[in-house]
Amino acid sequence: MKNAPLPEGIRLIDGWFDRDGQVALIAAIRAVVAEAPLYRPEMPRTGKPFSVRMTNCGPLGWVSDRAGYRYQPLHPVTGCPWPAIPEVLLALWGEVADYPHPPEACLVNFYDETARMGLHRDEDEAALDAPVVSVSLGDSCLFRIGGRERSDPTRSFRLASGDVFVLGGPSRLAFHGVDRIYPGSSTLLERGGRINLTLRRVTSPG
DNA sequence: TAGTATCT
DNA sequence: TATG
Repeated sequence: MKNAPLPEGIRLIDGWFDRDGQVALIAAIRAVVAEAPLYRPEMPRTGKPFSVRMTNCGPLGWVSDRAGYRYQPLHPVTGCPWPAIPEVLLALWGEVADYPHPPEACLVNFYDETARMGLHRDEDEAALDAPVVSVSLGDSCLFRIGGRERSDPTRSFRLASGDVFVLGGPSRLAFHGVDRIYPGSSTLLERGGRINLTLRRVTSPG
């Protein structure tokens, strides 16, 4: 059964990072996590924990707690500023984002083999004219994308280590999520799991 | 300044 | 940024 074409504004680039590039990226992310440890966010109001663990790098980081979703300059656990975005990711943004200002946030999501991400939209950014640029590392996942309304039809496909995914244009506010992780599908991370990096421009224009 | 990336 |  053949899938419909990707919606306009979606760009999936298989294997943007080769193995060496992925290894270098993981080293950079390890340095970020050493300074800004992964933590488990909670849902607004209910306090229900996410199944993914998160951290950020860049001047701003996306956080969620009982008070809501927001971007803030400090790690909610350590109180320290987020580390800088690694150069290789700034370079990636320059090559694929088609946006005249640098990203301000790089959200780092770690999925263990049971983690999921429910269908949602990235809409906490003022700069909705800038795309969201995503990098997959480690185990593959089943990714799902729909339209601007939660009820719009969805399609899904696998994202593998080294893939780059750009959510922009008419699809910038498309609902998307991660249905499942495929454990053991990559040897990049010794202890398994998937890391997703999403680069965002938060403020307009800059 | 009112919804939410939780969850079945 | 809980919030009524």
